[in-house]
Amino acid sequence: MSCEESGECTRSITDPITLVGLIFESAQALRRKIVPTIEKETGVTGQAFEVLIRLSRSPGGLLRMSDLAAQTGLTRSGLTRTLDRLVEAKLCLRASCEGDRRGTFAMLTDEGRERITAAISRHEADIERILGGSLTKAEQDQLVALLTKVRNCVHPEATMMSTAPLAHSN
Amino acid sequence: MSCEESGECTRSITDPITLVGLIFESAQALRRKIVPTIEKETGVTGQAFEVLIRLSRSPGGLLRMSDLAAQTGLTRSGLTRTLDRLVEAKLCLRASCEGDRRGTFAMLTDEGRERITAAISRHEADIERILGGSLTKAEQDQLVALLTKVRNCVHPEATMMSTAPLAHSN
DNA sequence: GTAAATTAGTTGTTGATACAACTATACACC
DNA sequence: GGTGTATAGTTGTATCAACAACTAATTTAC
Repeated sequence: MSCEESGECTRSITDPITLVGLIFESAQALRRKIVPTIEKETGVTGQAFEVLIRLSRSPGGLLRMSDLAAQTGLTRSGLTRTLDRLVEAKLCLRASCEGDRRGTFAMLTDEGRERITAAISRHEADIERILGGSLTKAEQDQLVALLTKVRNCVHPEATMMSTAPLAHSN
Repeated sequence: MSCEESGECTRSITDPITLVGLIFESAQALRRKIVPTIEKETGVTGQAFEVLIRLSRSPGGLLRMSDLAAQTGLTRSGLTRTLDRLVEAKLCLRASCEGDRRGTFAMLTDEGRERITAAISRHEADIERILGGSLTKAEQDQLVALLTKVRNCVHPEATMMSTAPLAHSN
């Protein structure tokens, strides 16, 4: 039995594979617990839900395809297909982009915004229920702080909203 | 710009979605950075690599299909296919299970063990290089401790090696 | 102002995973 | 000891995402 369980060797783990393995495992297991619920509620994929969240947090509820892809971690082609499904479901629409006719905006519809708002509340409750028992608030905050460092290191694009070429957003 | 970047509101984040989102993002971005290297080196999928790691950590280098599935987070059908590929690549083989003719063991071949051992070293160096700059050793340990709690909560099966019906392993 | 290079997004194709249905073995109970 | 239920693993099917090739529009360089 490794020292992870005993909890008494937090000082000399020095095994980076354990760390990465834990991140992968936690993500995968959480995904399995949370995503099916989301999919039932919203009728869209977990990845699509991520897209909706990003859009809902963006001013105007729209974002360039490339920026959205960078933020969600989807490839551009993956995003094209995901958005196809969201448009099909009437939760998003494509808007062409004045001034750069290569560009396309992905944009929340009113229905999309309603759906995502409702889903987010239930989603939050779900997570609380799942994680609340095993992590105190303080630990959650600590974890957020540490993971933010990791995320900023491995995926800085996720926070680049400010520098996104969306200055002309309207 | 959210408070995650400023680093000054670690006390009242209270947003569980942020936490889960960070876990997902970190995992996905890490996967993108690390897995392609592994795949080039070993010739197998990231998931398959995970299977090999689990086997290499198991006494005798073998494990029942169901236990392996539980540990890796694959479905049993997913594991069947993954193991097909590993057998095809001569890194694993199937061994039948005395005493329970329903059961099958997945087992590392010698070549599989060599391949995984070599890959693990390079894998570790990779991770060090990627994460070393952004997290101190102490922070890494802290993160491991916190994520272990999360993992044990959402995926306790991953640590059930002791209770696995492998007492008769030989 | 026109050709070359870059950027934005979509489409063809392939590989991988999940879910559900299926077969075979083991166990429980009468 | 025979029937019913549970368990182990595989196979059929559909979906989703990645990679690469492609089209269209913009920028750069001359």
